[in-house]
Amino acid sequence: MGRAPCCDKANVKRGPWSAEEDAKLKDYIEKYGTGGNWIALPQKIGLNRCGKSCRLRWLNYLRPNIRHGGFSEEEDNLICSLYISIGSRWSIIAAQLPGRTDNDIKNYWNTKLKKKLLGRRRQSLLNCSSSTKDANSSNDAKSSQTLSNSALERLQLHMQLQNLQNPFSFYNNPALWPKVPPLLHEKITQNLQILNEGPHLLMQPSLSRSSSPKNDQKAKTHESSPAASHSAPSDFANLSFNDADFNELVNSMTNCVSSSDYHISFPDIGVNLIDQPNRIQFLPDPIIHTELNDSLNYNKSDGSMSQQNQVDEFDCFKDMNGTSRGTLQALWCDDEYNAQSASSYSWDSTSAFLCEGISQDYGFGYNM
DNA sequence: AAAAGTCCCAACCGCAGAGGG
DNA sequence: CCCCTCTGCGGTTGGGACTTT
Repeated sequence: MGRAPCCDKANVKRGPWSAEEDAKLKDYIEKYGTGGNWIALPQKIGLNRCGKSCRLRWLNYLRPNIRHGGFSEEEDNLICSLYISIGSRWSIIAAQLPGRTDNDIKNYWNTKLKKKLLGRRRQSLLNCSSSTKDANSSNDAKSSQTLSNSALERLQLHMQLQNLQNPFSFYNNPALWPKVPPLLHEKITQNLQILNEGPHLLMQPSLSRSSSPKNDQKAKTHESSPAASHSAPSDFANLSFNDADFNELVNSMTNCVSSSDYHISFPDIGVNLIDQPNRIQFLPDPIIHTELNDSLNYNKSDGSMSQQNQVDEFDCFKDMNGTSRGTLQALWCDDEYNAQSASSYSWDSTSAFLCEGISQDYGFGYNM
């Protein structure tokens, strides 16, 4: 027994809305609001429509300040970056794009943006399926592939953006960061401006706390940190806070939903902030790593597509050097910080940020 | 010119969660 | 708790518009 339908589908009009229906709905809502009950709304207005249909029509088309089509390059980049970071959470993505609806963005992504950015991979996949596998194994692969497409798309997009050194990538676009305290935001922004005047386009800042015990530890930690060992100079992104500013920063972190001494989550944007004794990092949603784990390990045993074959299949992986591949393989090992993770948004494996490559791609390391 | 194929997007569907009784 | 209603969300579909053959 399924649940009762929200309306009598046989007796309500479906399909495209007429101008008269639009006018009725718009006039009523502008005068009286929705009344908190969409189901009852069409009857009040005298519309022979389902309440859900009215709601959708209003939200996606009739409400004020809606924009359709004509996505700008900036919006493209924002959608891309957010998709990479949080996946197909269209309502959250739409919230970052004033005047855009989740439906619009979803359609735009599915029909244009994805093709634009992933066209090469799709073609490659199709060639593989049709030329190298029989029908059954191909179906199996397709089925498994469906489960992991999102994560792999996101990963590849991430790589592509990084390769392009896109100025609107997550790392270089403060608009995409979680709602960090103004103090921290300002510091990072200042730092970015300095960075972008220099030769290093990819941001990899560190953040230090000056004149504090933590800072004394920092020098040692910094020297041995992955960030410091990267080819990018370790001093190009060194931010300092005095004790007062640091305390204000910590005390002002109110927009997180959970926190401990070591872990703060911003689930609305899918970013975690890890505060280790000497280091703060912003890291994207861990879900992508879980999905990646699943997708890279699928069908390991049935021969339809080995992990290595699948890795080879994607352009983004082909472009990666051996070190980065090693990083991917190392994403799932346990590490000492697991016990310190306090919320449900904690990383299953935080060793990712200790590995060169992904950790540098995905996180800002802020030495404290 | 017309048939076939493809693109695009408004609208629909079903599920999950919130909240009230 | 349990049940029910309502809302919001993401995935999917139908069909008109456009392009290609």
